[in-house]
Amino acid sequence: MRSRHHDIAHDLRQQITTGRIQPSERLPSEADLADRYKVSTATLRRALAVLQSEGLIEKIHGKGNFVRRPHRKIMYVGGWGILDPWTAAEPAMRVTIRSATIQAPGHLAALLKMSTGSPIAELSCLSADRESPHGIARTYVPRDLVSAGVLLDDDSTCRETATRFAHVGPPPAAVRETVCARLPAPAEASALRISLGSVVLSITRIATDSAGRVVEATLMAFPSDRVDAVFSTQQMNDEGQAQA
Amino acid sequence: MRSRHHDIAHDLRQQITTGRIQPSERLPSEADLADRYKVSTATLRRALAVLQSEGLIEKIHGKGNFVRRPHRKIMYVGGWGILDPWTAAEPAMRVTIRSATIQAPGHLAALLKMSTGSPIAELSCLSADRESPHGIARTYVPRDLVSAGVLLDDDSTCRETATRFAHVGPPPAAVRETVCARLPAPAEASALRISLGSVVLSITRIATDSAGRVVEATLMAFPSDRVDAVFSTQQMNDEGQAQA
DNA sequence: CAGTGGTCTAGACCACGAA
DNA sequence: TCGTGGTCTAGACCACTGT
Repeated sequence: MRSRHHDIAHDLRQQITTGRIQPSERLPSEADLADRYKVSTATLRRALAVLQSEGLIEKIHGKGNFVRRPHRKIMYVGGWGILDPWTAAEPAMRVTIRSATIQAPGHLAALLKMSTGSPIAELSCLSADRESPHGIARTYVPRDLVSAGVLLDDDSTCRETATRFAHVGPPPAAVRETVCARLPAPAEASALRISLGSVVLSITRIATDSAGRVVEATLMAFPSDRVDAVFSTQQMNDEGQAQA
Repeated sequence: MRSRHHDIAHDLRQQITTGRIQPSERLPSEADLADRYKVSTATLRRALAVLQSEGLIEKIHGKGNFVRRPHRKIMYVGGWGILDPWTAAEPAMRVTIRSATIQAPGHLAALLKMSTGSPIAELSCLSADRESPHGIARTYVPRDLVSAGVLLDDDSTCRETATRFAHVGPPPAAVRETVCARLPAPAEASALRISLGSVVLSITRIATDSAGRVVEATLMAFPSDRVDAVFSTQQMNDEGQAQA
C-alpha cells in the first residue's frame, strides 16, 4: 500500500462506484470515518480531498460530504457541423439560447478581425442535462452576415434553434479550433455551477470564408468531467473506417 | 485576510511575480519558512500547495521548492506532422526518449486494435524547457511496422531522434485526436512535477492507414498551463489565411 | 443548541537527494 | 550522513447548518 489516505480514498471510491453508497447520499461524518479507519481527522480529510478532486464527492460546510451524481460525458466533434455537438450525442439535452446585438469589445473584435465597437450578433447557449449544466457557448457573428430570422428577441429553450444555430451565416472555408484547460471565469463558474478552483475545457472555434474573413467566433467552456473533444482529418464511422 | 495559509501564499506569490525570488531559484526550506511566518509546517505546506496548483512553484522531494519558469505555452498542432509539436515551436526544447519493445496490455491493444500481448514498440518521450518538464508522450506502434534503425536500446537526449520519432512507420491516411482535461496519473504527476490534484490536457492521437489499420497510438499529457492545442481544417499562416 | 466541516498546532517518523 | 520534503497524529478552536 502506498499511503494511508490513498488506501482510504480507494476504499471509499469502491463503495461509491459500486453503488454501495448511492448518489446524493451523505457520507458518515469525518469524525466517524476517521474513527472507523483508525486515522486522524487530518488524514481522513486528505482522503476525501482526493475524491473531491476526482469529482466523486461534494463537500458542504456544516452539512456533510455527499456523493455527486455521475454525469455522462458528451463528445464534442471538431471541424464544423459534422455533428451538432450540442444535440447529436445527447438527444435529451436541453439547450437555452439567448441572442442579442452588441458592439464588439476589444478581445472579440480581435478574434473577428474587426474594429472595436463594430456591431456583432451574440448567441449565448447553455446546454443542460436535467438540472445540471453541461456546457456554455457564446457565438459571435458580424451583424451583416446574419439573416434576420435567426435572431430572437427573447430567451428560448428549443432544439430547433440549437440546430439552426449551427448554420448561421455563409458556410466557412476553414475552421480552426483551439483547445486548452483553464480555470473558469466567475460568470462561467456560476452558469455551470462549478467551483472557481475547478477546471474547464475551453474550445475557441474560428471560422473563416474563402477570402479569409472571419465569419464566426465561438467561445465554449465545459466542466472537464463532462466532455471529450475529438478531431479527425476525415470523418470516421464507429469502426474507425474512413467514410465516403 | 481570509486564512493564514492564503495570506502566506499571497505574500510568497508577490515575491515570485515581482521577481524578488527568481525563476528556478530555490525557496527557503519549509521549516525555515514556517519559522519565519510563525506557523506550523502543515499550514506552510498548505500555502505552498496553493502556489503549486497555480503553477508558480515546483516541489522536488529531498531537494526543495523551486520557482517555475514563467509559462511559455507551446502550441500543439493537430493533424499529424504539419508541425512537429515537440520541437518546431520551441527550438530550445530538450527531448528525452526511451524506447522498448513490450507486449501490449489490454487497453493499448484496444487502441491499436490488436490482440492483448501482441508485440509493440513503445517510445516514451519527455520534453523539457531547461529543467522544467513540458510534456510527456508515449507512442505505441505495432512492432512489425517499425524499421530497426528507429529503436534505440538506451536513453537518448537529442532532437534528431525526436524528429525521426514523428515519422515512424508508414504515412497514415487518417488521424483522430481526442482531447480531454483530466487528473494526472501518479506516474505522470511525478514526471511532470505537478501535484496529483492539478489538471493535465490529455491528447490521444490515433493514426490509421488507408486500409483502416491502426499504425500508431500516442498518449500525451501536458500541464494545463503549458500548452494549447489547435486543430484546423486547413493549414493557416499567422494571418489566418489558408496556405497552398 | 448540537453536529458538521474548516483551519491550525507542535510535534513524530519516513522517504528522497546529494555529498 | 544530513537536509530536504511527505505523511501522520491527537488534539484545539472556529465557522456553518439545522433544530
